[in-house]
Amino acid sequence: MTRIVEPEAGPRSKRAAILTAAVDCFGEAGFDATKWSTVAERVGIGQTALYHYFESKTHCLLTIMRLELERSHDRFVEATKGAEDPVEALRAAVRAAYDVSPQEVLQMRILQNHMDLLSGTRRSKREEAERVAARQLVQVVERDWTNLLVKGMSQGAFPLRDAQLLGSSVLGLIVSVWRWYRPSGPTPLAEISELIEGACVRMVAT
Amino acid sequence: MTRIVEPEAGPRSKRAAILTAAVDCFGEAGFDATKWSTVAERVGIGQTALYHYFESKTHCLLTIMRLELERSHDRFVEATKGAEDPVEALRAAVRAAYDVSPQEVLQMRILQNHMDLLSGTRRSKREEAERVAARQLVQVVERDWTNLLVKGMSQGAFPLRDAQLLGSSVLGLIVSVWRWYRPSGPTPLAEISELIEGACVRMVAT
DNA sequence: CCTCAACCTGAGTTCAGTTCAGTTTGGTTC
DNA sequence: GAACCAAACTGAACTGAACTCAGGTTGAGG
Repeated sequence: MTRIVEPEAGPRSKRAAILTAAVDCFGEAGFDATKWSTVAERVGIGQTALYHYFESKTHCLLTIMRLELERSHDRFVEATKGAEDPVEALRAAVRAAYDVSPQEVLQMRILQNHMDLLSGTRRSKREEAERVAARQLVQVVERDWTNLLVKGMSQGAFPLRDAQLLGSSVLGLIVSVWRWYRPSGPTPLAEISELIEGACVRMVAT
Repeated sequence: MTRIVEPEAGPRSKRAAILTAAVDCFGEAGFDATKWSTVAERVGIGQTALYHYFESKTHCLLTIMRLELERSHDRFVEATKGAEDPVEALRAAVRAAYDVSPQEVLQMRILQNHMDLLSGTRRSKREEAERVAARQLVQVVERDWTNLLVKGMSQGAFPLRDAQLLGSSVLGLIVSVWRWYRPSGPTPLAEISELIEGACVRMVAT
């Protein structure tokens, strides 16, 4: 478990600005559809300056994905740490998953649309480091949900089932929303959150 | 609703061979990671010959996705046409969704990994035609599931809920499996099918 | 004010995808 | 069985976006 040390920002670093611009572009237009030079333009630097911060367009994408995974994990821990009752913990975790800013919606969309990148190994060092870190975080998040189910089953709050498989399924159900959800769409996120919360509880606790 | 007429195969057409090779490559290595020329090699033709059958690499991908969506829809209709009881219809539909060949597993994986392509419009005619057809088929498949739920609710077999949202969720849960499932993995598809079948019934019918 | 690392740039390279300008193949017609 | 022609194919050239290179600029700390 090699953690990536976030490059500490020099006072005139544009790393954060690049990430923000990239999230906007990749999230709205899609990774392939957005030119790397467009991101540079939006930040107000030449294209080659991007390579001072990221080894490649893909390296930037993988960084966005890792950061989003870290965020998801942190929010899960935060949301469930207080709850005693497994059903309440599950509900809190689902609500936390949908308690996100518009920027974070884009990040989740990007993450979901490019999960397949985490399978194959990458050529360059820093890309591969981000990939491995992200892959590990996926497992961490999966373990988060699985552990929640295991605890509930052992306490008798949930019927006994394959916790690993059911955990992945619950997670899959929750994140599948990000493939189609649009803030401008007809369904508000609160409504989605509520329906999915109920669905998860029925899936697990019935 | 403009249906795409499948180019009827001349006796020495390699279209089918190209599609098969492309599904293997795109499914195993990923679309971006596989060189278009590799597909040509595997079929045993020069790279430029590919353009006799597909306008572009992406056009081929979109065709694969459309064909898979058509298949999914057909299987759903086939599986549910006999069933009277809504719960049995739901169970049959889920089982049908996982009753697939290894080739079809790859096709589902490709479809899931590139759903985002269906959002933005395409430059070229034939690509755009495939994209629109695929997008429509996504809606058809969503309607398949939603209608199943509506029927069940009106018959009193399922409690009343937002059928559209719940339908998308059920579908999302089912297809989320294709992101991580590998035939070589530890969990057999039969086991997954069974767990998801139960989960869907509890989600919808409880 | 001097220094040096962080930050940036324009010009050039690469390479996969694609286009072009034809050539081959084999079934059909007379 | 020769002529024809559309489907099938090819090698060479082109394109454009990602990336490299060889330096130039800037500003915070000494």
